[in-house]
Amino acid sequence: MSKREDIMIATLDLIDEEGLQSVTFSKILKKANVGSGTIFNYFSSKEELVNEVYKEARVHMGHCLLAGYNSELSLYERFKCLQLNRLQFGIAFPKEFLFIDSYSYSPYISPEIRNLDDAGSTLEVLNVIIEGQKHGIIKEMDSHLCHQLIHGIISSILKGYFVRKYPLSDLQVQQTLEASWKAILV
Amino acid sequence: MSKREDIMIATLDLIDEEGLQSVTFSKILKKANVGSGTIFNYFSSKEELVNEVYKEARVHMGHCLLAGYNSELSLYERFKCLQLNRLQFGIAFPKEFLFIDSYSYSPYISPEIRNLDDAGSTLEVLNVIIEGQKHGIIKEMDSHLCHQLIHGIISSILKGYFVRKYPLSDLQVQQTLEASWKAILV
Amino acid sequence: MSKREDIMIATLDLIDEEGLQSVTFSKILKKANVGSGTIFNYFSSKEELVNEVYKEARVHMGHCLLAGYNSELSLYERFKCLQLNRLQFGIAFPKEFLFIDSYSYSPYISPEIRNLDDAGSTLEVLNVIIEGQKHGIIKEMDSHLCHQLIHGIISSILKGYFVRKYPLSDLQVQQTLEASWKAILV
Amino acid sequence: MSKREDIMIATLDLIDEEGLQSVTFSKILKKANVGSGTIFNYFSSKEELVNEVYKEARVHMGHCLLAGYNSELSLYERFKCLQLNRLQFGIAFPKEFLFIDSYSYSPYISPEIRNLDDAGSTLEVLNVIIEGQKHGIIKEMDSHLCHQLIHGIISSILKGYFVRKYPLSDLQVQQTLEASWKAILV
DNA sequence: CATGAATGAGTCTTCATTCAT
DNA sequence: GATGAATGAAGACTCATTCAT
Repeated sequence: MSKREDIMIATLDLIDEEGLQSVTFSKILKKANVGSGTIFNYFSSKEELVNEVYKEARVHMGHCLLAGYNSELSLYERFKCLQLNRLQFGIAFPKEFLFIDSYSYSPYISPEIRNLDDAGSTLEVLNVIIEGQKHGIIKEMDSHLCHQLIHGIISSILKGYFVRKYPLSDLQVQQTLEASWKAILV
Repeated sequence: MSKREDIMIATLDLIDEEGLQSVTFSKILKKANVGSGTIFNYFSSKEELVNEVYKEARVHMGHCLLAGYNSELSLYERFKCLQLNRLQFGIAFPKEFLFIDSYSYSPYISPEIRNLDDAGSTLEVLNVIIEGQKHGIIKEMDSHLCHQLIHGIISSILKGYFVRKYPLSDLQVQQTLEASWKAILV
Repeated sequence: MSKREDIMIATLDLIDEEGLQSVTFSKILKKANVGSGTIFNYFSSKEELVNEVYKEARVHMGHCLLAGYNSELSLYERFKCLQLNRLQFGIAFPKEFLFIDSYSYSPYISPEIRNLDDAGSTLEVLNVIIEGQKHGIIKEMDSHLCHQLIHGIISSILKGYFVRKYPLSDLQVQQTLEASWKAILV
Repeated sequence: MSKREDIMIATLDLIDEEGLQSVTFSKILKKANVGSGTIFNYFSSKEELVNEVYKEARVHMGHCLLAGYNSELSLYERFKCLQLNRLQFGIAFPKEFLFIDSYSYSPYISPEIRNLDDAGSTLEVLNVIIEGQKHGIIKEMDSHLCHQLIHGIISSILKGYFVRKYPLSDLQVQQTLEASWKAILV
């Protein structure tokens, strides 16, 4: 594993453990087991390092969201696939998910990075919404608002799960997906 | 206006503009137009200051959430009232809302303050959920998961609005309330 | 009791309890029960306050050292009187004694204050020494060195007593006085 | 010379010049000619730095006190050796001596460091006293009081010398040793 | 005289960053 | 590339001192 990766993994771990605000270089160096100068061979500043970690997490999530996605499927199947993928990404990669969720809307992440390419998954969700509205299945509303709605449901369910408010087995997963679907039907 | 208030307002503004992590005393002092020693006549430490700002925001929100709430109303009316109040609080006081939403679980906020009395609004939401489930209107699921769900929808919609993804006038507000209601129906 | 006295007493107490280095105005104010501005009606600065306390202690000790002193008595009687008075002053006023002892040779006390008039007691001790040397009773040596010798004996005995290394009743007092006398005999 | 040593030397010098209480980092940094962060690569805090300087001084003194000591010598010779060593240490290393003498009981010096092994010199002095008392040479008194007494004489004489009350050449040194010996004879 | 809110220079300390090896 | 000693700007916080009341 390269030093660069060591550093990024240590950074994400520390963000998860202690929060972005208390992550310092010396903690990263100790955890990644590299010298203090090494970091600057890969990242020109702390901000760049954090943004790289953020970008990588976003790209990772972007890929996961489209796993097994097939545009030939029915509207409902496609919707469920996208929503399930999001939920499963959160379950499988809680550190990435929480980092993205917590800092995407914080002043720490600059707007241009917030809006970066996520491998087309956002576009795909918007497509499904707009198509659903054309077919009179999904309620007419701002498509971004609608996207935010179904995203917010997944996100809130995951956060409750992470703090162990409740289990999240198949039953709950199905309930969540259905809830998010019904929420936006006409 | 008292110096104490000046300081608290400047602090909340800065948290909103730059995030809790990058709020420094020197920024607060400049914004509040007070000398560096003055803060310590009112707050024994930075942590106490931030917690005090947090407490005030929570108390403020607590009052707003139950505004006009009437337990004699129909289940749906009560649900809408609670959800609308939360949404409107977020729209009217975005700084308070985001601060509470982002930092309630940060290590900076002491647990005893985090668990502040919210004037019973959380309890009231749970009551509505349980009552709705008894009457066969709301789907059977862990009541905390359900609460998390409807709260998360509001929170997510507000965050999208704050970064100007879409407008949030009466129409969108009604759509959001309905979506959150439909999400949990049987 | 005047505010001025309140302040000086509080200061000496605090020096005794915590050491000069950790005495702050706010502690003095609290202990003396005066407002923070009041101190500056009496002392132009902290250094002046401490020096006043030091001077007062020195004057106080100066008076005590000559209590019951009678220049008509025999050399030995006069010597014993001066030494006993010093010992008893230390026992009766440990705070004053320790403050003087600790800070007289520290850089904190300026030389001119260190050498202030002590009501003639130093002079009297030197007189006894010189007279004793003339009569061939006391060994020939620098009179200041001799003075420092007998002072040092009292001082060291008292410091051991203060930290409860041993009791200091009549027997030990007599032993100490005799030891200091014999130390300088021819 | 290493930075660490530079810092420790500058610290001891400043303690001597201005007293422990007014030693600040900025003064140390200027005197040692190092950057402000450098200190913390070697000492985790100011207290640790001061304690380290204290420890080094104590170890240094411990070696000097027993220089040339030979337990086969006569009681008087052994006594004189110990006393002379202490006096000469004070003359040769006034900064170390005064620092130890003034601050051993200050709250700044941690107790475990205060009770450092002094290489057995204290024990050796007590041995001489007790042996002298057994042989009827030294007066019967609490051995700690006796130790305090002869130590205090040296300390007092040195302090007078440091403020230039008198010279301290061989003659005065011999007189001091004799006085301290006679002070405790039967 | 007495007060205490307000002040800001100065303290210790942290931490991202540089640079010689 | 990799290292870590050295750095100094910036941070939280203290405290003697001022001044309007």
